[in-house]
Amino acid sequence: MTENDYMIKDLGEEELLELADLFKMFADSTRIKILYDLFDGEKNVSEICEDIEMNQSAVSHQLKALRTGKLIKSRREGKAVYYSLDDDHVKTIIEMGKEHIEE
Amino acid sequence: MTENDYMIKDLGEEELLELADLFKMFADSTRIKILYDLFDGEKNVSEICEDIEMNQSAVSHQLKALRTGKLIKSRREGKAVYYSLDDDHVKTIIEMGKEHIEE
DNA sequence: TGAACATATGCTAATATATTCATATGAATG
DNA sequence: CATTCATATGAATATATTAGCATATGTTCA
Repeated sequence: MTENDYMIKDLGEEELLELADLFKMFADSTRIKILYDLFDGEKNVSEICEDIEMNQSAVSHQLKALRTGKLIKSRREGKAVYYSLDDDHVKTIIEMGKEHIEE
Repeated sequence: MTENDYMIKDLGEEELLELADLFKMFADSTRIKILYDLFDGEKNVSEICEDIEMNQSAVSHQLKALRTGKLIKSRREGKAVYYSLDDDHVKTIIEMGKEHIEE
């Protein structure tokens, strides 16, 4: 809070940007598809591609974004890399949004 | 589900896009600031501008986006236009994200 | 070791998004 | 009814984001 003392109530600029970045992760249909696909549990890249009907490159790019954003984690098993949700909040946040639009 | 039968589990393409669009509303720091500012209750445009330290035009543009996205509603009172949250989920979703980043 | 498979990544073009400026609209008031 | 104040909006610019291609990396196995 030293560099920038702008605040709305208890949220500093820094945190606000973090929040926006977090929601950016859910703000793209490819990424949402991936996350939602992973609700089932661990899947490798090929499986994800099939499930969401997107090509491998696009999926890999978005997997990277999601991993950077700490929403998913990966584990290598031979040639395949398995991804899974890395955060309990992911499900909750998506479910929340789902509830919202389902009204 | 007639035009496009792509689905992941119970979510159709249509809903997926809606979900992503919903989260897009939270995926920009100006919009988050506005929403978070409105946690306190109704405010007019000038107040919001001061609170979040953004110029009127930028704020108006984003208010419009938020209103189109049905996250806020407006009410005119004389020269001023008052905005307020239009959905209970808004708070929940932001709080959820906040919890996530505060860990 | 080299061929085959799975995944990652750099680059680019297409597209989307946010901010700013200038100006328009709409309401109140002398 | 002309001016002022509050807000909205169109257009232009700047910036970010995405998907796709080509290719690189890493792994297995013959």
